Amino acid sequence: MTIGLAHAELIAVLTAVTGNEPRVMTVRSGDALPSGPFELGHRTLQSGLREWVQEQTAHPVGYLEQLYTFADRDRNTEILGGRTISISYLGLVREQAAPGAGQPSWHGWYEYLPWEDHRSGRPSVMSQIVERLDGWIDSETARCDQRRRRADFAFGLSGAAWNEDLVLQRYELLYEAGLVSEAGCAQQGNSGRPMFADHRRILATGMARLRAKIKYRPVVFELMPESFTLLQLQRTVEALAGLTLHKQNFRRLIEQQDLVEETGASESETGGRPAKLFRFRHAILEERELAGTKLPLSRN
Amino acid sequence: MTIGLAHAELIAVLTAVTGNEPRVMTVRSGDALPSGPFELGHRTLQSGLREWVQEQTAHPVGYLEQLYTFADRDRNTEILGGRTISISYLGLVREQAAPGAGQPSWHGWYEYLPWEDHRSGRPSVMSQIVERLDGWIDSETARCDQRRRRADFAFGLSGAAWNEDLVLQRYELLYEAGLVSEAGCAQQGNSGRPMFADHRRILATGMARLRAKIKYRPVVFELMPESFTLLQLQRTVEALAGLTLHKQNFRRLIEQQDLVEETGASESETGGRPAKLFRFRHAILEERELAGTKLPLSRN
DNA sequence: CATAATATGCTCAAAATGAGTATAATAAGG
DNA sequence: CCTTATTATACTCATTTTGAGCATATTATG
Repeated sequence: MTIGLAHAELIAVLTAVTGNEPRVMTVRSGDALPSGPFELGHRTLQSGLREWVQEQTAHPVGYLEQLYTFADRDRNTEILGGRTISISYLGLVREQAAPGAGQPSWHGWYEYLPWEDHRSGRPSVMSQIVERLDGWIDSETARCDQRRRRADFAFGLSGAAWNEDLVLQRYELLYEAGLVSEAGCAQQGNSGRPMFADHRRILATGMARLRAKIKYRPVVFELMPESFTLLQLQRTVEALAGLTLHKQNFRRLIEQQDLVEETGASESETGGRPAKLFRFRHAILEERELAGTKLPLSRN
Repeated sequence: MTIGLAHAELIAVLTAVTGNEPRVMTVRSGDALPSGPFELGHRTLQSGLREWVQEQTAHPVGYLEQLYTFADRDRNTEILGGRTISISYLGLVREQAAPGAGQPSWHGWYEYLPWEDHRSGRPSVMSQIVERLDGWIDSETARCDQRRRRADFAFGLSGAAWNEDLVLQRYELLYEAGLVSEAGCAQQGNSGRPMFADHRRILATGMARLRAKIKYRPVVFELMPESFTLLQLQRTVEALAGLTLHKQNFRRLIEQQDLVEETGASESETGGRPAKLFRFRHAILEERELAGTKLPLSRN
């Protein structure tokens, strides 16, 4: 069995939410995601990543999950004598440290993908994007219809609803349409800040994964402080999803699932009636399945 | 930036369902999953995999998704002068060809992981497994409690419900407890057929992913023939989930989601009243989001 | 013609969801 | 002190979605 030789690197999408803004850890003043080589000394990919993230930043990474492995010939910087395989991970961290000079720094998700934030309604960049997408759609009569459908679906146009999970599909569509260009290429208008190589695509992959995951696994709590109010929790979910939620129903959802318990204390800095403080019930992870089956089971 | 050198291989978990039995494509008479080197000629990982699967088997792979990338030092066969990175994919194929001599062959999922099939109630292997797990749990007094909780959760013991999605957790637990051993090692009792290196773990990863996915994406149809009865569809889902479903409610679920349409024809070989034949409505993929948000949205 | 085996239609209570209304508790401005 | 703004929290109510079954329809077989 012949085995191909390649360079392996680990790339991290480390996310924190501070001040109701989801942020990603970057290097090179916001131009790239932190990455490092996968070395012989590492026991597993995951532990390899943990090691150098720990080393490069003061942050302990709570949650870490593998995202995707990329090795596209035409979208990665090639290194002489072999391909680069990029193994990406999504990590969630609780706090944001004050960055020292030249240290890794945090940048908002929506600086890179501004069309993804719909918390204050449809963002202004959307109109430009839709306009340019229209141009791209009509530029080839043969595939016109198919392109139209894809765009309508991904961006919630022509009556389709906006689906916050389609982060990656949207990015890929814009990439294909030539509407987002990465570092080095010319970039017109405000279609978000570019990044080195395909790092923005990896960020989009991480955002998509996290947006999907918060719906069926209690991972948001990895981003919360020890105790928090229900509104803080809601704002964090909203920041990630890029959407606003119904307050009372959100609260009902959280409480009926027994995800949290009162700490007894309350927070009065909220500008209104003081809010009870809650903490995550870690025990829940061992109690229930937290997802249920969704298939119509029979009893026997 | 230093980049580590490694050998890259692609591994496929190709699944088909025939005769209500989920099967996986194997090589070496069932001892290993098909794999091949990732080569410079391949444009992307995915296209690389497609190429040699197409070449090694007659089957067109309909659906293909990346599973996981492994590089554990202690669980993989090491090749001199570097690490092996295994990038695994899950593929769904519609048919099973008659295998020629020495050709890839299909083996049932549950031959490798017999405790995963609960269609006829709790399978008989479970009692032995639980017994041996008990031994492992009690063998270390310090971590006794934690082990007990993990086992109860993964295998649905002490009142916990069986969760079909936890395929990987169960395999990992058994591995840790030394109850499954792979090719070469001694293996007592019937804890499933071993495989080469960590291929059984990769199979478990694929099974888990597919069991989770059929619940929120219409991927089952990739395994079905062009037209099928609703019972055939149900039996296929049951085979994958390792569970039996409630017939009328299953039918309601499928129909209310507009996933299928009648072909007009019907099948009378069923041994009872003839069943209407249906086909998958491919258009559904472009129409709705097929998942919905699960978050309590606010209207504005 | 009865029996077995499946297909398909329908019912009904319980639970979950979407969209509010109502009330409580605080701070700030006058 | 009273009014207003702001947030918290409790409840309501119609609608949908589930879970669990009963009932009837159409076949083939003995």
